[in-house]
Amino acid sequence: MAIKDILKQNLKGVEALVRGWVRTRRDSKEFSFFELNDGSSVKNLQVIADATLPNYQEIVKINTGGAIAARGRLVESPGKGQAVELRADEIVIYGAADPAAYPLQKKGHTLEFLRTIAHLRPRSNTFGCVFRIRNTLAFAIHKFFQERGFLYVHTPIITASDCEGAGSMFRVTTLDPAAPPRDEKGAVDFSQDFFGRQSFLTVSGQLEGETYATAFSRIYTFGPTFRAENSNTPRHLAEFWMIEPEAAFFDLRDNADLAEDFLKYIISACFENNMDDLEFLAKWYEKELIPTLRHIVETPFERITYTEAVSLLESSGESFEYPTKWGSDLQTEHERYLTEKRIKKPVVVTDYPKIIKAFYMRNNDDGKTVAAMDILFPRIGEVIGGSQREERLDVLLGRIREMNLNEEAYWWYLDTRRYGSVPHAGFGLGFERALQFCTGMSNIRDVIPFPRFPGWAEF
RNA sequence: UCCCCUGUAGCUCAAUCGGCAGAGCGGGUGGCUGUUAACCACUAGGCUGUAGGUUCAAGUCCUACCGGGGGAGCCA
Repeated sequence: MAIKDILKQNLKGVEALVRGWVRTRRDSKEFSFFELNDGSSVKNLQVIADATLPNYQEIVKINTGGAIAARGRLVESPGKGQAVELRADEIVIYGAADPAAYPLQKKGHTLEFLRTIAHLRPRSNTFGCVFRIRNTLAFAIHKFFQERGFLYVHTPIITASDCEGAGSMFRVTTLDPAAPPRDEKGAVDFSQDFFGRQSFLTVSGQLEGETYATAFSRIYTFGPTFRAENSNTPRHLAEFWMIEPEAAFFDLRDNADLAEDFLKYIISACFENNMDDLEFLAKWYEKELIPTLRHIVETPFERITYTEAVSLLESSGESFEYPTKWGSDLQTEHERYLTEKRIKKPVVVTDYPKIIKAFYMRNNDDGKTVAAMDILFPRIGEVIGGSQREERLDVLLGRIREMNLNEEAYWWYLDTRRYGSVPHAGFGLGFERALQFCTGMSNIRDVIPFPRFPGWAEF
């Protein structure tokens, strides 16, 4: 029986079997108190082991980290601090944890230390909360799109195109790094590699996603994504999960509406499923977590154009390290001013200058801007980046040539514009960034089970 | 990759001006107790990140490297 259900229903007077890991144990004269956690909730169940139990001598040797099963009757607790407790008739010891060696204490640890024991940290309160919320968010994402007729597409992890244009990529190869085959010019001969050409881990499923959107109307991807950037920040990972919906017949406004509904939906799911976890995280990490999340669900996002954003910044009276100038990208300090000081809620910034955005974004009639949108959140910055896509073949080809991209490499992508091209739009959501926001965790390395970042691939 | 801060017991941290390396928690032993991050007593636990340098003397000052944190860039 899950401890969560026992506590939620306040079950009393019934027999129960609970199994889990001991958070702490205290001895009294005639019995021992266990705090048992099975991962179903941040809350523990108190288990009373009477000294008359046949294996009591073994029981009192169990410390923090040990795994046990307890069978007995749920009763009203005479002590303070819990309404219900389990009076054990039988305790089975699965595995002890040597108290001198087990690194998790019942006191608080720093997140930095817990990161060095990423295989044990899910047994801590904090990471229990974080990963229950991660589960809620992942499920809510599927539910949101499925309820709206979006088809889940598995775009490839390995890609042969080095033209996805979103940062450096990890190479995938079976060639011997010490002695790769060479061509006449001495360059590495990738025609002898596994795929007969160079291949990499994907940095985005968008281009493939667009091909499916022009068949199924509405699709989304949800999978791992890889960036080989030497980024050392609390907001970047080398391996992370990304959600990329793509919808035919959507324009930029439809896209922004979808993104806003989507974010509100998945945050609401946390309130429905993880109130205990949110309260724990709010208490220890981010005091304003719950009001902040509630505010986001309840109020419409602010929508401004890039041009309006620049004038807001120019008239702000703030002294920025980087001056704001129409045509250069918004700096982190600018985004934080907009979301945290000026507007104080998520901001959808649209219609960026085309010179700072990707080739596939739809050209606006002004000839200067494209139908791009970024959704900026307080504290963590860009959560969503998206756009309406350029569906006009001639305009798209013009952009590819203008940016000196390899036209032939895009032959299959361009076919979507050659045959039955339609207006369409989509966006990318960084799953871990959304999770950071929902949990209040300030470092992205603490919201993924085993983080990968420059210099670290342990576990 | 750049800038700033930082590294002392298993964990969290002290150590004044450069002058004997300490505490709390955790561990062990004993005691007490319907206990709540229990309490009381005793106890073990250290190449002060690594390598050099300055000095009679370095945890402390200097240099380099390594790890961690924050900020920036790149982005989701």
